[in-house]
Amino acid sequence: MTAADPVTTADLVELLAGPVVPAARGLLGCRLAAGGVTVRITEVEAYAGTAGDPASHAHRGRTPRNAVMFGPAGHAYVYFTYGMHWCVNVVTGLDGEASAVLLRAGEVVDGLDAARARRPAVRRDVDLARGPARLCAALGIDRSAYGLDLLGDGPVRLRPPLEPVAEAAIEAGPRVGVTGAHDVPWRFWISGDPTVSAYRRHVPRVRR
DNA sequence: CACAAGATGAAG
DNA sequence: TTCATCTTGTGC
Repeated sequence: MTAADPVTTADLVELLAGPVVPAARGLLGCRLAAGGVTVRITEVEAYAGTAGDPASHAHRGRTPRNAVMFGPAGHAYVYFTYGMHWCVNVVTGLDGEASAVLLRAGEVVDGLDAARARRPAVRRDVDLARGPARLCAALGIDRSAYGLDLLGDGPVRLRPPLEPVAEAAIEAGPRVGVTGAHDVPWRFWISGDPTVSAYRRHVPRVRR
């Protein structure tokens, strides 16, 4: 057993409390359960804290919105974006270090009916949680999940993989929708998985 | 207090 | 390609 493939919840806690990139890779294959739905995480993105990552919500320091990122690892950083979407991150690193991992996509492995009920427009099951906002929608995650401890017995629970994901099955590339820092390949996904979201490079929205 | 931009999704 | 839609942070 290595830190890269956690098998117990305690292992996962230890992994999340370390550097953000290994934590992100280790989150692949983990299960996230909420609202009667469980997904197996297939795609993530790492965000460093204040330490030189302009794409991180915490890079300019602590604010009311990102406060939970500065707390202990394993808690949920949920934020609202584009006027209508929720996205969820797992806080990583030591207490006081504002790094986090954005959960970008997952495969629904339990509670298919509940997931479909929340996303009636979806035709194929692989699209239920294919994308960060879609994942939150499928699980019913919103502001009420902000700051929750994901490793306890709360309403939103993160658990280790049933089977470890092989290092060779992990691909890396630039983060989606990020203005700068295209040089850092901090998006990780399970190679060939159909639930991984489509890459879309960032295009600043034009004012009109 | 005003405003601009944003870690997106769904439809056309 | 375009729009829907609103919070957050920053500047005046």
